[in-house]
Amino acid sequence: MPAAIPFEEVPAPPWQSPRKGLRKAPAARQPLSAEAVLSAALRLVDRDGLDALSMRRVAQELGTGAASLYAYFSNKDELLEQLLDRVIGDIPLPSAAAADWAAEVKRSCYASRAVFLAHRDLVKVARANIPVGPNSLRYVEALLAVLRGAGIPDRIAAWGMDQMSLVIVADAIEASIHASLGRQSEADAAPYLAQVSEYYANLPAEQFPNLNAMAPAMIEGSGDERFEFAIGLMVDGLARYIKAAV
Amino acid sequence: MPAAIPFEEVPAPPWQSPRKGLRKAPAARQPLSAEAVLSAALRLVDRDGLDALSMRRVAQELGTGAASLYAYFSNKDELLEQLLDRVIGDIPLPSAAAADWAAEVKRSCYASRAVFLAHRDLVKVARANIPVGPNSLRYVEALLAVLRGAGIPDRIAAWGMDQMSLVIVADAIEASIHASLGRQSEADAAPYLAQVSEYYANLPAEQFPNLNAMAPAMIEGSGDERFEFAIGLMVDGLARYIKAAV
DNA sequence: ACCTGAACACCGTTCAAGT
DNA sequence: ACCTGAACACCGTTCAAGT
Repeated sequence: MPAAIPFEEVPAPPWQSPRKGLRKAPAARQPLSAEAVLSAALRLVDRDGLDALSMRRVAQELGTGAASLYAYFSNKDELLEQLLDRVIGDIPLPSAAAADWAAEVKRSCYASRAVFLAHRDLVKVARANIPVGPNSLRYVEALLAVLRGAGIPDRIAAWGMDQMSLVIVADAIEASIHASLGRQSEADAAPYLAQVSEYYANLPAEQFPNLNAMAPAMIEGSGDERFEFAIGLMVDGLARYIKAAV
Repeated sequence: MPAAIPFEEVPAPPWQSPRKGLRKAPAARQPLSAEAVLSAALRLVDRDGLDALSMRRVAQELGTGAASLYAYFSNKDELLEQLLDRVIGDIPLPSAAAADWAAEVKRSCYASRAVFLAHRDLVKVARANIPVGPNSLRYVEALLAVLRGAGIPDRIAAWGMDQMSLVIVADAIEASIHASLGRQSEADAAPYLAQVSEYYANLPAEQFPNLNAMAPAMIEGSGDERFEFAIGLMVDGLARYIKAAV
């Protein structure tokens, strides 16, 4: 597992407002630091979910007041953004040296999803698609290396990567919602899905003939299978753009 | 434009908690009703965005207190869910009679995105992928008719529809975020995108050779072009699953 | 220079008390 | 039976006052 890169090693994007507080870690005798705040925040998310993550509770976890956090993060959104980037640092980087680039990309997508799902619904904070955190940048760089190495044109590689991250995030969000409703395992989800299927089967026949007929198909497949299907559509689609081979 | 179906015309899904308050519209002399609450809420979202939508403000818009809304919606989430379904009622239904099913599906995806984008960031409330509102169900039914009519196997049609709605929603969310940052038009976004591209171009060369090289490609294409690319990947991918023609 | 208690301006939801 | 004022238990963020 690669070590996370601290935010200081990469230049700050110029379109973001600069933090108003400290930029460096404070003196050693201080218990507070950006690192400590992020760790406390992640502990909270892992234990109680994203909704439980308030500035006040993070501060409480650190034995201080909410106002103290504003020395390290200009607001809650910035804290969340850095927290997500820290988690993204746990995703193993795909290798451009892999024999089968498509398999490597798919593997990497599965790994990304797994890392997100290890932290409850934290993935919900991933919104705008432009990566800026150091770990996100490093991951993007590695994935682009694979796609370009495979001969995919730059523009298609850029668009395809956007789409893949969008699909990974959207799927992980959905899975995290199901998990938060107590349907982590396939077995837990089964009674709920059976209810959904029956609901579709019993909709008025004149209005909903296709939903009636597809009631069983609508709940077929585990979350993993559906995700693999989606990623397969994307990656196989990208493969068709590869320039004429030498 | 099809008229929206009221929630009463479709049976309530059994896995949802029943509303605790009224089920029917109150006496005519009452200014309050579920319909009136939804209209006020939509007005608020259209004017000030989803973050401005609080129970208190909706109530204020109607000249009453927040507590009064709980007679019609058991909580804020339910209000939002019904509000989204109401907007989904504005999406024209795709036709299974269309000569080119793939073109019809793509057109329908573009139309969905356009309807979502007409209501600021309301689309953010679309989370779990299982449609339950009457208008959502009607749309799903129509889209399934097109996919099944094209000869796509049931399981693939179900998974593909899930994916398409996920891509539409995720893309619309991203576009709405950009719009809320004052980058509605391509012209408004240009200076921001130029900054992003320059940022990528100036990342340390040893660590980020691919991002350096792809700096121009990373911001190529309008939001519309990127969306059409993504939908194209999906729909063309689904086409490959069509059973052997007769 | 760094930290923080208290305050400001909000939330969603409940419930006793009204009509 | 329906509606609502007031309260409860929270929010993110600011800022004057401390050390």
